[in-house]
Amino acid sequence: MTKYEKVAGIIRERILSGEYPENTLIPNQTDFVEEFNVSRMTVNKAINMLMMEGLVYSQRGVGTYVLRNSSFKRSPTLANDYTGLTKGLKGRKIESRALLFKVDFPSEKIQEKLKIDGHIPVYEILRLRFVDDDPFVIEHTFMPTDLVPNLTTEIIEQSIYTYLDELGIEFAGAHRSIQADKPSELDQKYLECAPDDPVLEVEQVVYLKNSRPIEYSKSRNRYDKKRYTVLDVIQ
Amino acid sequence: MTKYEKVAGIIRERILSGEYPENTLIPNQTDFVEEFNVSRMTVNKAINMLMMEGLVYSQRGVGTYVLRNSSFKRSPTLANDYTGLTKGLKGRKIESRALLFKVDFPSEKIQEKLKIDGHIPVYEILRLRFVDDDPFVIEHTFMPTDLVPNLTTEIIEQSIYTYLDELGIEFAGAHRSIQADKPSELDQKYLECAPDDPVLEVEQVVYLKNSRPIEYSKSRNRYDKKRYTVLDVIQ
DNA sequence: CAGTGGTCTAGACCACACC
DNA sequence: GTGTGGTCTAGACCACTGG
Repeated sequence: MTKYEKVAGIIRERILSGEYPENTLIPNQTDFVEEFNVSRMTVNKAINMLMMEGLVYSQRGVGTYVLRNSSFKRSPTLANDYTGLTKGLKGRKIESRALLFKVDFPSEKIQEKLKIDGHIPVYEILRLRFVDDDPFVIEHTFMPTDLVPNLTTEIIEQSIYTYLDELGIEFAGAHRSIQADKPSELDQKYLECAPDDPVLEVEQVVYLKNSRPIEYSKSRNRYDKKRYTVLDVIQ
Repeated sequence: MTKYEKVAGIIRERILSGEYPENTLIPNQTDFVEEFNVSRMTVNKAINMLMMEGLVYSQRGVGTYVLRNSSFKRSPTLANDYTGLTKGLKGRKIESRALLFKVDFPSEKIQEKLKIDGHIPVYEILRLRFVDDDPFVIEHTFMPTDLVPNLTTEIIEQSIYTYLDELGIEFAGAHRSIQADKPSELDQKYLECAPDDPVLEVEQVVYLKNSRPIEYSKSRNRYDKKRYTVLDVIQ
């Protein structure tokens, strides 16, 4: 835990508790320097973190405003949500069924997306995931075999990302593209949706810390079960 | 233009030109300190910016990798895109038609979203926007009248955000929520879409620098005309 | 004008990866 | 160990806002 994280944590608590109310200025950076016995650079970095979270906004010559109040605690960010399932699902019954699990050499498109040569085999996985016994999302995933050894049907029917965690694999981030689409026959069959029910498609490439893409996938979600939230802070 | 922006700009150019190839390490921070005659803190901040852009990834004990190569120049970020229209539309013919433009006291939901009292009147605007004469998006927008004086039909048929720019209004950021939906009758009529064409709905609240929400809107886009891209970097 | 946050420095110590 | 990036300091100068 770094100093600036501690400082940010304390200020965040004060905002969420209402000690620093919405639409007011919080103490200036010099005050925090004295209170926490750290340098102003450290205070500045802490406040910058809170700005990234959308909790405050700093303006030169004015001060730092509280943007969000205590009644708005839920995080709107999606970082770390690589599972295809949102965080609001804790405590609910989640199951996966493998519809396809095979290994093959990558097509040109997959080579391009995963930035690999054609001679490295990739897993191709089609999974149907259920929440409380209702179909929720179909995931079509490609992963290079050299990065993810010994994948089994058992693993993919539980959680691939739990397995990757156990392997000590760490992620750097992801590119995502989101669009609406008409349901394919596959969607209609497995997501149990009507021909006029739209689907929300999320296409993503997930990157490892060492810069290699580890996953290219398209997820097709029932339109009534998934929404995507984004926080956008101007820098 | 700050020093760290200049440094980041030079390094970015080298990456995009291929001088620092994908999947290789760029020079270490101390080398850049000597080359640019700045402190290491400045180099560090510059590289941090590039990391936020998804261009590089730094790892303690190892160095800084190039993540994206020159063939991937388009920016995946959406900051500043509050217009409902993506940036790839430059040079194309854009028109807006006002379907509704009135002033009224806000409902409870709008009061909550815009964080205002019920006695502040709000504009309610329904706009249909065209790209190259094809309907593209329906925007349903609410804005407090005290923040945006003298709005006219003329302005909303051109660009509201150009007008806000002229007023010197500056934005801090936005919350967005994206989902797929079935087309309403309004969608079918104005977006000229079939009953089974899905729509992509983007709901957003845009915040000013002084912390007040200035806009709450729902945009309904033709599914074949809009996709949403997000870059997600773990911090 | 005074007060604010943004940036920058020179140097330091540390955590981590790799050999 | 060596080399890397991450953090932190104490102090400085500047840009901006507001009276």
